[in-house]
Amino acid sequence: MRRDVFAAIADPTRRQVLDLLSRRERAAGELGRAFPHISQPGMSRHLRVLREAGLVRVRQDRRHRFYSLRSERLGEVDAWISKYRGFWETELDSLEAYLDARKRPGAGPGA
Amino acid sequence: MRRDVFAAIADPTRRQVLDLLSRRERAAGELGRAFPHISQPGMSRHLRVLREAGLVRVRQDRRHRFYSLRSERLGEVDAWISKYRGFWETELDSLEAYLDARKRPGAGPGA
DNA sequence: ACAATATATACCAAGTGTGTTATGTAATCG
DNA sequence: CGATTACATAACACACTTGGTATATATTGT
Repeated sequence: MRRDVFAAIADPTRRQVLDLLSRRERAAGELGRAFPHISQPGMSRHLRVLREAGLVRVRQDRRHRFYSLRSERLGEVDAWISKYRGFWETELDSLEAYLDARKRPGAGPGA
Repeated sequence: MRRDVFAAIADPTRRQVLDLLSRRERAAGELGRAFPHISQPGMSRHLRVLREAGLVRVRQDRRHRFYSLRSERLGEVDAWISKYRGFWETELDSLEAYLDARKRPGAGPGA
C-alpha cells in the first residue's frame, strides 16, 4: 500500500518514533516500551503506517525486527516546506499583508 | 480551537491552498473557484482548519474575506524536519543501517 | 426594507484512523 | 515437539474527518 508521507507524519507518536530512529535503529518491542500508553498491537500498526509510507525499513535479526530510518521520502516534505522558508524568518508574509491592506484604503492599519 | 499544524497540512487540498496564498492573499470565493471539485462549504471548512491551526489570517474587505498566509507556525514543521535534513542528501541513514547490519554477523549484506 | 452577494455553519452520511482485546505466525529454546 | 518470545494481523468500537445539501449571517446595492 502506498501511503502519503504527510499523513504519516501527522501523528505525534509516529513523529516521536522517527525521532528515536534518527539516532539509531531499534527493535519493534523497544519502540513499544518507549510509549507505555500504547499497546503492542497499537505500536505495530504505527510502524506499519511508517513502513507503507516508505519512512522506515525493517531488518530481521533472530527473533527481533529492527526498524531504521529511511529518510529519502522526508525530502518531499522538506521540498514543500522549503518554498516557505524565509517567510517566517523575514516576516515577509506580514509585510506583504500590510502592503496588500494599504492598497485598499480604510481596510488595513491606517497610517 | 487549537489545531495541530502537521494535521492541517496533511490534506493535499489545504497544502495547495497555502501554495496559492504564498503568492498573494485571496478571497475565500477565489480559492473555492480554484478547486471546482469542492463545494463552497467544503472549501470554507478547509479554510477553517487552516485558521484554527494559525496558518492563515483573514481580513474583511467589503463583502469579501481575504485570506493570507501566516507562516510562523510552519516554522514548527521546518524545525522538526530540519533534524533530518542532510540524512537523505548524504545517505547517512543508509550508511548507518549498513554499519549496524555489519555489527551482527550474518544478518546484513555479507561482504 | 428587500434582494443579491459572499461566506460560514448545521446537519447528516460515508469513510478513515486509532485504540482495544484476541488470535495468528515465525523464530528460538529446552 | 512443545513452550516461549517477538511481532503482526483480525475483529471490533469509537471518535474524527470530509464531503454534500440546506440554511444562517453579514454586507452591500437599489
